[in-house]
Amino acid sequence: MPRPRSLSHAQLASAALAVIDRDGLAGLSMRSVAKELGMSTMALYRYVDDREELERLVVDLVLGTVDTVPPGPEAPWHDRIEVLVRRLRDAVAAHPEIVPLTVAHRHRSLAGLRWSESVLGVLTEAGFDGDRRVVALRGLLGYVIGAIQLEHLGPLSGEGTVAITELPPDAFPHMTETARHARKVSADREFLGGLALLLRGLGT
Amino acid sequence: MPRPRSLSHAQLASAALAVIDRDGLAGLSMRSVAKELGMSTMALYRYVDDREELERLVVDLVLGTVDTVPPGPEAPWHDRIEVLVRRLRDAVAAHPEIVPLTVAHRHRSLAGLRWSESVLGVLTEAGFDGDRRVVALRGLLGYVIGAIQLEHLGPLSGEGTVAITELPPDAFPHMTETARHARKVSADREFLGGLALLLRGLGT
DNA sequence: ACCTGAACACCGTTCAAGT
DNA sequence: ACCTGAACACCGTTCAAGT
Repeated sequence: MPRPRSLSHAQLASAALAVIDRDGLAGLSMRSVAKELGMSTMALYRYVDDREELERLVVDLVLGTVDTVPPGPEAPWHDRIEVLVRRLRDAVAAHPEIVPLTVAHRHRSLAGLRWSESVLGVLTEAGFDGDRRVVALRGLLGYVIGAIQLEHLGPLSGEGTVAITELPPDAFPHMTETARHARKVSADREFLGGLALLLRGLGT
Repeated sequence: MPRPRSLSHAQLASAALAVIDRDGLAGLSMRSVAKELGMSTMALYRYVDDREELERLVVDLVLGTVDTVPPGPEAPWHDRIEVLVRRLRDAVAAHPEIVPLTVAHRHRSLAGLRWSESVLGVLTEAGFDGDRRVVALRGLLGYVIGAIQLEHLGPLSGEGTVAITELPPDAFPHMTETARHARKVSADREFLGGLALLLRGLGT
């Protein structure tokens, strides 16, 4: 008598995310997730091809919480895009340890693709098409991915800055001075400021 | 009689890079590098604290080839920055497998910091200071890091696009259309186009 | 001082076996 | 059909020992 499948993909992803939130990304392994679920390690392979697919499930779980319905069409298009970017950033910020996973599995996550689709919708309504639309999406994706990583890897305004402040000032005059100044710039201002530059560059 | 140190940091880094170029980043291990050098695995720990430091040496080796002398001051500042960005991109493109390493060790690599110092120099000569300079550097770093990764991880114009073209067009109308269009956009145009947006946003 | 080899505590995954 | 445990081929790193 065939036993029913006892696990859903969602349960699997939640267990993996629980491990990551508790022990960090380094704590994630097939064995640790299996233990979290009270099953044998090999049972996971009933539900998932390999570790990579498990990671993708985690990314989809987190990015799946992002509301991809574009905000009201009465707002200027650059404000609408900023809202979409903020939602993505906030979702990742709730689980900063998954940043490397989002990067690695970006183009295979359905939730991530849905977000891009939504951004493209706004761009299209704003009149972007052809090469310009490709470059706009690519530019936004590049910035968002890079900036989110910087933010959780020692941004110019965070702990990384302290190390930079202690560099030899004669070899790094601008870096040390900028780092000192950067300590007073909030992470929000840095992230959104860079985004504003990009959106301004996109403006007609 | 104490034997002389038989290895330099540079030799160690070259051996590791040779392993990466031949077997990919997944092939990099303390054991494989030791074998490449014809030594025991543990001998490496005479020269390096741990694997992380070995990775940093590789990043410094590659980024160390970047010419960080800013191009002629007679050129417009945005052209000067573009040249610096292109040099960094080209150096990484020669060893695409190290992309994850450059990201992970970005703020601990002296060569990387030297590049940032050079960019800051140009920005300063162009009249940027205070918060504006912090945001400008942060925005450039974010874009460069993210865009370089996209480029070597299935960019909108590369293999990733093929997968996207095959998405259900009713759920992803803009993505499928944009991806089809993106196939004709070169990687150079995508990367430099996004950078141009950012630089344009920086302009007064 | 420099280098080695065994050992420890981990990995992801294959395979044969149990219910 | 679903789950298990042993085993394989790897990791990074500690430690005691050799020259």
